[in-house]
Amino acid sequence: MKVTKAQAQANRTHVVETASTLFRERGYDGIGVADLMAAAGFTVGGFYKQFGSKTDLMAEASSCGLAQILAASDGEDLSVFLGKYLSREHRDARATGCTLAALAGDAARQPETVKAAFADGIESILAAMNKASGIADTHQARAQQIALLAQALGAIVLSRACPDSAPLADEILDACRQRILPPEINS
Amino acid sequence: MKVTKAQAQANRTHVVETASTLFRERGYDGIGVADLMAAAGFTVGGFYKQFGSKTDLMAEASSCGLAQILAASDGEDLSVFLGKYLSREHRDARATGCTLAALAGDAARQPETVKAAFADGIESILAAMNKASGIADTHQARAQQIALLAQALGAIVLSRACPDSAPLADEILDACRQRILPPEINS
DNA sequence: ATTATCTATAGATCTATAGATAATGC
DNA sequence: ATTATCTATAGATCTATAGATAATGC
Repeated sequence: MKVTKAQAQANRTHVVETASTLFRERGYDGIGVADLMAAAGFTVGGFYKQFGSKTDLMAEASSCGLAQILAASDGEDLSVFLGKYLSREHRDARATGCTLAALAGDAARQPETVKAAFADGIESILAAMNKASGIADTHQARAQQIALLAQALGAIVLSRACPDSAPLADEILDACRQRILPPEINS
Repeated sequence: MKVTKAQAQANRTHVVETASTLFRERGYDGIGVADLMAAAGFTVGGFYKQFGSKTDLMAEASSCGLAQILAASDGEDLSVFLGKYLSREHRDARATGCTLAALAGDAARQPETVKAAFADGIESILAAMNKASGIADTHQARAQQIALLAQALGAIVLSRACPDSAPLADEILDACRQRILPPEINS
């Protein structure tokens, strides 16, 4: 039953990654520790030897998920990235999409450790946006990037809150693409 | 124990209003039917004579909460309303603040009845924004108002996801106020 | 000898229902 | 007679822990 230390570490990472996608899909309260461990291929008993509590895993899984947005945007043109961000594909892919869009609302009701993971994630994203924009890191530029992030996140959150069949769901994405992106990209 | 029909109707409304604030504060999964009825001054047994399920109440409470934003914004200048929306006071008043900002993320994971309440609420808010703007209801104007709503909602959601002590929480609100509001109002 | 993972379970939830109670409303 | 609300509880969760098992690692 016991595995090597390296394997145990890999298993732990796998649990965090599985939790990251399942929390995004169902919310922090939408999946229990036992189901989560089962989805990762384990049983519940080992959980509390690896993590102090479900809340600890929530913080770790959130950091993990927030880091994935950075990896996805790295080296990409800001307009191209925002175009993908504001797409129907991204809206419909809760489990693998932006952790900020999927869980920021839930994070607001969680302990400080989870919220700290979000503040760190937001700072990292702002740093990446500034780097991608290629302009100087002035107070004005940062304010503009914060506003842009708020708008993109707001668009996904609003669109997802509508029924699948509602024309409004797509209209919200289209409206924000149109306002944010330069005309030549926003085909 | 039985009360008049008028009183029973008033009691039912009181349960919906209580649920509206408690769901905003703790999320749909953050409070149970028994605690909810207790907060309204009743016991759990009567709940299922008044409502078909907890999900039914979630849809009703959401409609109720979304209508409150409209009432609060009615007749108010759009800039003044947005100034209040993007304030620290609003961010810190989850239970009594905008239902869209508090629960849109949760609504995305709920059945169609709840999401339909949100789509209706969003349409009502857009209609109120257009009326308040005083300009013609063109395609362009509507797109602009959708983008504005997404940005304002995104700012509150992002700010609430940060720890109370994080300077970033206030910075997000300030940045979006600055980008959205005309300089003379954004003191 | 140590320990990563397993089985099993305690104790506290949560949604929903059954049946009693005491008032309204015909 | 009807019914709004109550008490009590069934059955299904959920978080967390205890102790067993079987492999690693000294």
